[in-house]
Amino acid sequence: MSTLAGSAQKQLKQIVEQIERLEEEKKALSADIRDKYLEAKGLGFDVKVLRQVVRLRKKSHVERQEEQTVLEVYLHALGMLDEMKAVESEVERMIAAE
Amino acid sequence: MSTLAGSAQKQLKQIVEQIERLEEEKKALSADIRDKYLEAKGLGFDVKVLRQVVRLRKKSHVERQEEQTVLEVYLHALGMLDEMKAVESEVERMIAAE
Amino acid sequence: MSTLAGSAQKQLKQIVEQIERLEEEKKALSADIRDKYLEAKGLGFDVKVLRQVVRLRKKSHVERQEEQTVLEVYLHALGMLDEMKAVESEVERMIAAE
Amino acid sequence: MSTLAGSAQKQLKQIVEQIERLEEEKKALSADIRDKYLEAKGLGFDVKVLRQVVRLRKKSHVERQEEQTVLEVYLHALGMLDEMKAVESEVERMIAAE
DNA sequence: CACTGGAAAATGCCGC
DNA sequence: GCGGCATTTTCCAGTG
Repeated sequence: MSTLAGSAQKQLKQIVEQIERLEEEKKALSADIRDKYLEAKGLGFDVKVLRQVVRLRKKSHVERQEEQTVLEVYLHALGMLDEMKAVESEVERMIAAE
Repeated sequence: MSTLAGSAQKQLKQIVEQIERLEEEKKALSADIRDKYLEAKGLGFDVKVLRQVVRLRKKSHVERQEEQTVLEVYLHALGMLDEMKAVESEVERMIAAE
Repeated sequence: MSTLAGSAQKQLKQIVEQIERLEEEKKALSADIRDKYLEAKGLGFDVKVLRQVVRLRKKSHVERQEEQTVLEVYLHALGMLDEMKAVESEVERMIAAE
Repeated sequence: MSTLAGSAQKQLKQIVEQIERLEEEKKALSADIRDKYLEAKGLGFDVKVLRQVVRLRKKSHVERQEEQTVLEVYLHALGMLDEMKAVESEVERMIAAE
């Protein structure tokens, strides 16, 4: 038949409600995170870059290096690596100047 | 200058840590939700359908409000809050007239 | 190794250039669309409302298909293509029963 | 009154249709671009990195440098710059080794 | 020029 | 284990 047994129906309802409860909590946390970024913005931080930092910290050092390496190979193939190198030496300079 | 003031540096650290804390909690909730679906699956429910049910319920919750909002924009744009009926049928007609 | 073979390098260049070409065309179309809205504005239409009309029409085009898809999933999951009516009302009931 | 004059109505219809036509073309281009990436993937390229390359080429050298600088300041504040530096010297090595 | 909302991209999940 | 689909996140254009 095409309807669920009464017990199954109850189970289903419970499960759906529990899931919805969890999703609400998750949504609330998303809002909190968004607020944190806004707070940071209010303090003068660059939100976009801040997100980048959080993302970078999530990735392990190894992953980062791997991805970076592939990128450099491609840029090199396109003759764009010299340009990038200029940016990086600027960074080097910054580090040295501290 | 190329470095943050000590106070800003502390703020930044705090913010990043708070964000990471919140993201962990969020991730834990995602895991809980996934587990709920697995539990349901163990009870014989079709997970894909279950997800669709949850999605549908969410949509029907949200959508009414949205449609209301759209209508309000129309009413506002046309500046005729007391000729609702006419506006609505005009909109219907425009959409239908493809 | 850290460099691409000559052939791969050529391929990469070609692909990147083709993508960039396509993105330019896409950008040009975006500009055309923007111009159309401006033209409409010049003729006295309310651009915001006009955008909403276009969006609504798109949605109503897409949404039917989606709903169809949802229905198909249900039918499939329940393996009862010839008891459609029963399934539909079951779904309605489940959604309504919040 | 709440209905458009016949002429305005015709204009509106035309404009909407023209816009929809343009949006379809735009959508087709998006599909073409997606296909290009898939083609590249078939040839063994890393799509994610490829997208990054295209993005980088779009940004001017100056923009790139500015954004990079802010990022480095934040990473420095978090004591993450040494790590990153290691990655970059790896790149340096690659460049030297060619 | 900050905000909102919509498009595109990245990620995660499920099936095979 | 991978490829496709759905969700989530990120980005960008348009608006006030």
